[in-house]
Amino acid sequence: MKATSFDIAHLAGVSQSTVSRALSNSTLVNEETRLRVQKIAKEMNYKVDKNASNLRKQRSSTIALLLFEDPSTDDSQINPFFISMLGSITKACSAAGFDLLVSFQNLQDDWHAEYEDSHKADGLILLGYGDYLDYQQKIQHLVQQKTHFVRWGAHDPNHPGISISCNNYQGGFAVTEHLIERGRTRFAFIGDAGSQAPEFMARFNGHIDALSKHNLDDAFMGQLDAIFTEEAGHESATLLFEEDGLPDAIVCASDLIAIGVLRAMRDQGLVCPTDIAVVGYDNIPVSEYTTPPMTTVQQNTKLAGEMLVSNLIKLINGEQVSDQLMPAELIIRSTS
Amino acid sequence: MKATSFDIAHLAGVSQSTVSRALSNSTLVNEETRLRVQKIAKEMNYKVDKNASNLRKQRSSTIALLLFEDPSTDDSQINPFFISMLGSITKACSAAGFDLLVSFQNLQDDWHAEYEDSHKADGLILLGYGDYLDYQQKIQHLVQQKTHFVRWGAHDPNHPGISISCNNYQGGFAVTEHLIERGRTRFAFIGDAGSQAPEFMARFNGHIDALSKHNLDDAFMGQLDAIFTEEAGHESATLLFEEDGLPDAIVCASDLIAIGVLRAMRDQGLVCPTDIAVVGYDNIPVSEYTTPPMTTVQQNTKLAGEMLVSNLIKLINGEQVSDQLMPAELIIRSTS
DNA sequence: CTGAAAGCGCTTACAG
DNA sequence: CTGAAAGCGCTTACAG
Repeated sequence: MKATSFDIAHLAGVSQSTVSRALSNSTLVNEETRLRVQKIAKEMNYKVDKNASNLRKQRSSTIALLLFEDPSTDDSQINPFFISMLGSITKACSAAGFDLLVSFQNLQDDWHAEYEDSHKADGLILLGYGDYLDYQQKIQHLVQQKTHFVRWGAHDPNHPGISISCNNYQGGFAVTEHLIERGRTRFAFIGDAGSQAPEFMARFNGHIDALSKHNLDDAFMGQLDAIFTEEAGHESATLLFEEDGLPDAIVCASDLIAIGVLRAMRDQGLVCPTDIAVVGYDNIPVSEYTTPPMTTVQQNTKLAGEMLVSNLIKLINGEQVSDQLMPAELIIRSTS
Repeated sequence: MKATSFDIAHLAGVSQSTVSRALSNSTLVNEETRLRVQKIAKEMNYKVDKNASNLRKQRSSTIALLLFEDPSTDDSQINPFFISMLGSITKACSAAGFDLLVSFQNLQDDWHAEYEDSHKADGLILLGYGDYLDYQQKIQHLVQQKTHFVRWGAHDPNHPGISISCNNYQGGFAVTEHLIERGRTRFAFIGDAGSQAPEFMARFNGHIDALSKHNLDDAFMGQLDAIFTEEAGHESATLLFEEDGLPDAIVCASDLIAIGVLRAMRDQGLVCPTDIAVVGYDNIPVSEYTTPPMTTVQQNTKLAGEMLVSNLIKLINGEQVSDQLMPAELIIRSTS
């Protein structure tokens, strides 16, 4: 049988209330008593029962991370960018004394609020690309239920709730200016740029505006759709080369797209960056090991994870929180 | 205020006990009553309080996943192989009605059993490479505490508890036979092969035995140490080329090592597979996109995740469970 | 500083 | 098939 606080109380010769206080480091309890109780608890391998404690406190000290994938992609292929955020989220949670519940969701799923309604979690972190329109309704529902949540993604006036993201516009702008400095004169952009992909759209807008700023509007060959995958990048680049002729710089909305573009270039015997410069976005671990190593834009995933967690905890504590926009950083390697 | 089962009972004109029964689909309750209660619960957005329910049932329907990283590696660099397992683990959990708590641990941490002792989880999944000797003591402790856990990794008589893994010996054997069939005659193996890395050692033993079987013992140039990273692979391959001369086939203990080897070859102007064939292990997502695409060995992460979860649940339910060894599959691409 | 008591919201034997 | 009651193991006002 697992020990309870009553057992510890008995062994320590104090009341159960005192045990509870001692183990929560209450200042109400005499230091000597506290130490003695803690020592016995440790010896007995006693741990406070979280279910009982949470039930009484009406708080779970747990955060639920809802990762939703684009349903169009393969099950096993999680966007590596989210993965790197997972590490910093778990660490930020444990530093703040919260446990982390992780769940993969389909946009179709009936996920809304389950966790918080059932008191398994005090709040939710929503992590995913995809068509925000699809789940706008669900977010609305979260707000109605007064669920605490933060969302990773572009600020959007149509979406209530707090969102935290990197400055995608600035990233797209910076990487384009970098290509301009390197003397590139014919640009193509590969990646969805519609309202269903607000991050990609912001990167695209930064791209366009950078060209504009340098009076290079005419240097823009066009934009081709692609979801964030290698396959999509390969397909779009192949199409581009066939139908529109060759640019001398391709700005990609994600690293995986850029990897697909590099493969399409290889297919055609094109050399990077001699023939065409290619830049990605995300700085996923692989981007360092492509041939040649890829120039890309880094989102600070460590900071992002920490912000997501700290802002959610503020929300849980009833504090005021506003949207956050973090700077993006250019990583120059050899594809540009 | 959040609704309780008493509120639902009041609205439905039944007792609270009946509400509880209706919502857990008990056959004890009249179908009509059950449906009515469920309808009202849904309308009121009522969810059973998990803390109360778990406390009463003495079961949390939650599994804790402890990912421990090799402390020698960078924080943000999680082994991609584990990542792909994370997806199938979360899915298997939710299919079985369990929630998943995720935590990153350092081998130094004082992690043992916390989750189960505090009733936050019914059992633990241990996922990590690294030196098993380091945490043998902790595993011993888990066993003493009668904690339910399954471990991903090679079976080891020194480690109590259930372990589940892929057949690393068979994988190393198969990939070596494949290289022999392709006519390779000078082999090197890159990857730690000591008892601190039992998976790598098993792959190495498979490699050696395959050579032996084909009377190619003399074709073995040697084994070089490397942890699972790209950098380690690059470093070892560079050393190999400098000091031992050129093999015509390199078997790597992980895909990341192989990626590092490819880079070292490029540094020296060596062409793969013309000069040297290179094979990896794990079939991580990137391996498909290296130049050239990599021949590797796949561990079935989907099945692995499912096995880990289903075996742990059996353990939780008091059923008998034994170690599992799953087959590895050769993925032939263009580096061999 | 300490203890006795109430109560968090459920599930489930017990009685009918 | 249904209800009244006990109790899971805590935390925290309340009283001293």
